[in-house]
Amino acid sequence: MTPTAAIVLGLLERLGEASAYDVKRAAERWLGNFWSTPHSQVYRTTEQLAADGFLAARPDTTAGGRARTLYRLTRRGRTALAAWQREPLAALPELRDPALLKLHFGADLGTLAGAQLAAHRDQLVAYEARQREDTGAEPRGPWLTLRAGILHEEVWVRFWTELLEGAQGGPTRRAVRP
Amino acid sequence: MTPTAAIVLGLLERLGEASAYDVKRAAERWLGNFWSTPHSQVYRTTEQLAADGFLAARPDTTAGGRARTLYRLTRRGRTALAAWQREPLAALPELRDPALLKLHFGADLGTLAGAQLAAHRDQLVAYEARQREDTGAEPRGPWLTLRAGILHEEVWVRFWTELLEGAQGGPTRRAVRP
DNA sequence: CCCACCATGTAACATGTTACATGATTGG
DNA sequence: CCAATCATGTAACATGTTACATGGTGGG
Repeated sequence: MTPTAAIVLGLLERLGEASAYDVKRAAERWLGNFWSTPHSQVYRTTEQLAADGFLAARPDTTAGGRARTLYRLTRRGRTALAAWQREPLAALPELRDPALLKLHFGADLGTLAGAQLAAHRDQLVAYEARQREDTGAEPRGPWLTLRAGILHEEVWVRFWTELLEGAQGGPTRRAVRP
Repeated sequence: MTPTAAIVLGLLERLGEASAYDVKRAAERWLGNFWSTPHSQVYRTTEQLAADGFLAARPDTTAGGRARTLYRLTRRGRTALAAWQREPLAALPELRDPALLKLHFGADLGTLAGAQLAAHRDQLVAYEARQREDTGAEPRGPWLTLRAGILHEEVWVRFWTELLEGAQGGPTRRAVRP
């Protein structure tokens, strides 16, 4: 069960019968926050899952409009999804941030930190705006992941701010060792 | 310039002439913290960079031992590396954490949060131990990225702890809305 | 001397990214 | 009615992952 497969199954459980495009939009809306899935991936994955019996495929026959395929979970798909949800997960993600690579290899601190700080600040503001839409309604999952995003953006802002202040103090001043 | 290419060039600048295996070990040691690069990637990338003229390749002729190839930066490689270091970078990384996917799709909070909390705690302890080795010597890059790792592990510990406490309060109690 | 592990690769496959194509829809 | 955008895919290529293969080396 790859992450993309889990996403497709999980979203189709919510959506009922839907097209690959619907799944892609739902993924953007609900997961875009911490996980992007290009549409080409979604098309490939629905096809694959259908071939493996996790999804049932059906051509959409509504008169107007272009031909397309609708998918829904089979019993097998439901079972696989439930099993995935139950499995614990001890693996840790990597930061894998290209900006840290540049930092490691001695990029100019002021330039890099400035650009990153601005971008992370914008992201934080966007997340906070989104969070204010939370009405407390179920399901909680999406809001919890949004909170994770906010906490991480906060530390990024802190991290790059410290570096920027260190850099402005001049190259001789010891950076970031409070 | 892909991230892996930048890693290979950056490490070879430090190492002088070295084998793909040496590069792989250096990557583990210096970047393993936030970026993993399987050895098969490193072999492929050195070969590619040599074909493109960024590296000079030379068979190692020391008597004993298996045949291997040694690489070093060409002038062109040095130039490309320097250009990459200068470029600013406004792109943001994604969290892309499979555990957040499970959380989003309604995994059991106690199980998931417990497993994640334990793993992140261990990681945090390991990073802090590593940080104590910092003698303040140059280059600072590696230590700065370690600090980033620590900050992020701290928020993960905080995040999963909150969830775990919320879960223990029972399913009716509102989780994580302090 | 044999087993385990380090070193050095190669290969196959899955996933992710980017680009191409093209049919509907809609706003100007 | 034309252009831009949405919707629906396909294709090519790059990257990442996993497995295989096999030569040295050092310890029991």
